[in-house]
Amino acid sequence: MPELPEVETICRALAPALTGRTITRVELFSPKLRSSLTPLPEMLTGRRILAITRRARYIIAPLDNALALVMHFGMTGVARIESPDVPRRTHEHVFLHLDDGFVFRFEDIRRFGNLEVLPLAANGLPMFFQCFGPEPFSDQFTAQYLYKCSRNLKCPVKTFLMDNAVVAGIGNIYATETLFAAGISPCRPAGTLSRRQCEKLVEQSRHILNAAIEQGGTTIADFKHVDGSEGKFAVCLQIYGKTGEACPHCGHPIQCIRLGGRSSAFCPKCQK
DNA sequence: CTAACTCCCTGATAGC
DNA sequence: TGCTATCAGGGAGTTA
Repeated sequence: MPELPEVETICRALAPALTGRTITRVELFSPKLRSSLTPLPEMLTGRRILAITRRARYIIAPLDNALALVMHFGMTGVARIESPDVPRRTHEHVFLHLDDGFVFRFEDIRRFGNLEVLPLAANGLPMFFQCFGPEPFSDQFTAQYLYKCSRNLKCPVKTFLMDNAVVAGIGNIYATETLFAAGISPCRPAGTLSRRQCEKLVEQSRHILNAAIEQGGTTIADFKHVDGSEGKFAVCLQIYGKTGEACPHCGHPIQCIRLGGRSSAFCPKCQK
């Protein structure tokens, strides 16, 4: 499932293939994903892609008409750049034909992803992103910041970390791994975090996200690189998806609870 | 205001 | 074998 490291990996691969390209034709094979796709041909045909950037788990492609194509990969989204000769796969929903003869293809089995065209605000991003918190690697993401915005919150710290308004792009896998590395229980109320624990959360989340980006992200079941290869970070996961197995630190069986509708693996001995 | 739901979707897997 | 139930989960929306 594409989280920040996976989307960053996709972004780096798409940038050289799409930057400066003009979209010559749009083919739709589904009427909608999370939102309607029917406006895309009219809004994209003839437009030039000026850049490819990432914010949270979104890829943003500003166009030459003050609009931007905004992509989200949901659970199972895959982007490809291929020749038009490759037959369409069952769950490929959109083709963007490019002026160099290649085709950008968007596949999404579970259809939680999205492609949308939105106007750009003064800061160069769609309005939609105004309410997002800082990127994990930005200077604004500090222990002091986390400490301050967690005060008086009773929600579990894991839900807090996964909130895009707090910090952008940390999903279930990396929140789970960060909390394990920081020795903090996922159900701990966010408001009870100490300054020291906020420091650990900042340090560990950056460390883990960085390592995952270096490994090309995590492939659990569906995530694929633009070239079809897989991310190699799955072997580095300490406890995500390892319920019942021995904790790599203390050997205690890893437990799993549900928080905010998401499964949350943790070691009850190492995480308090 | 926060927090806890529900829904969208498909494929893999378990149980009968 | 073939059916049904369950689970996975990001984000938007709704409810308490």
